[in-house]
Amino acid sequence: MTAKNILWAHTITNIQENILVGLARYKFLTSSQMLSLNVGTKHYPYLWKQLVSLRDRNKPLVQCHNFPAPNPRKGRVESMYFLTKEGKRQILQNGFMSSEETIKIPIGKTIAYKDYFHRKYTIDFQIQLDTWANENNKTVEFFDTYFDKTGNNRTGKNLRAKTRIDFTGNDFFIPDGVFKVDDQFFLFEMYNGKDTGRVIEQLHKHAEALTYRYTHKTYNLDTKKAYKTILLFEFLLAKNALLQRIQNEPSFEFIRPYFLAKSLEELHQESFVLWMDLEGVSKKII
DNA sequence: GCAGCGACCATACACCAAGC
DNA sequence: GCTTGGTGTATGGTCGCTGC
Repeated sequence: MTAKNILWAHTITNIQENILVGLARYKFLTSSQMLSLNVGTKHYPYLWKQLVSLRDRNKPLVQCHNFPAPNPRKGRVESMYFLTKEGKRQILQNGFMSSEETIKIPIGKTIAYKDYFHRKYTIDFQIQLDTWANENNKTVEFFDTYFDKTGNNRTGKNLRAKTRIDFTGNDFFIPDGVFKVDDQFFLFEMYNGKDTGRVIEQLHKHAEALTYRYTHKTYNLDTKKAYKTILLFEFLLAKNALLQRIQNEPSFEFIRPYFLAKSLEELHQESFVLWMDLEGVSKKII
């Protein structure tokens, strides 16, 4: 078998630098998400060429997982790319980023994700948030997700989601995202499917965490200040159904304004800044 | 059940332009 | 002329859908 000819095998092009920095920020990216990040080309085949170079070189800087059918609807879905340890090392060595802590890299052996679309949509939201923040002079201080982990399962046996919020006793819940924009704190939930009953059930956890200040305690927030929770729905119908049902939930009587909802379609087609609170009032995210 | 089709993604190759 | 960075287009694989 002849050795594969790897383009740019001993160098990192500008596009590849942008890909590496993107992966360090978002942990996982599909090729279409990389294109939306303006990595330096708008042409899918050329991006792929750059990815192959990073993936197939002697010491790979990225790896990818392929998904024959995670939740098949329309044939094959995009692969998800992520950094290798060598990729992280090269980012630091070449000065693409200076802080090791801000480089996201999967811990341990990554397995096939059953939550492919949920994960992809969560990253889509983060990309839109960053784009909006960059265009409006805002700073996203951090964005942790439920698939970011802390600890380890080999020696410490303490691997847990970074966004986990503990209640009293052994009770806890894991929001899909936690982030801060210009000193304002947010939780984030991505709701796939149309099961509004499940959404209501989970929102009660949010109500409890907000009302009893469990989130404040975990993230060391000022207990006099409330934070907002972003609810992103895969389907507009699900969002509308929730808005109706939540009106009859007494435990939400005083906290409906602290939840902001939108559908994926609205996220991609409308202004990012405008959201709808659970009383049906249009509000700016900040 | 199965063939045909369309949608979508991965991959490959030909080609172009600019800079050195 | 070579390298780098990029585009255009074709092909192949996988999967869901549809009609017979």
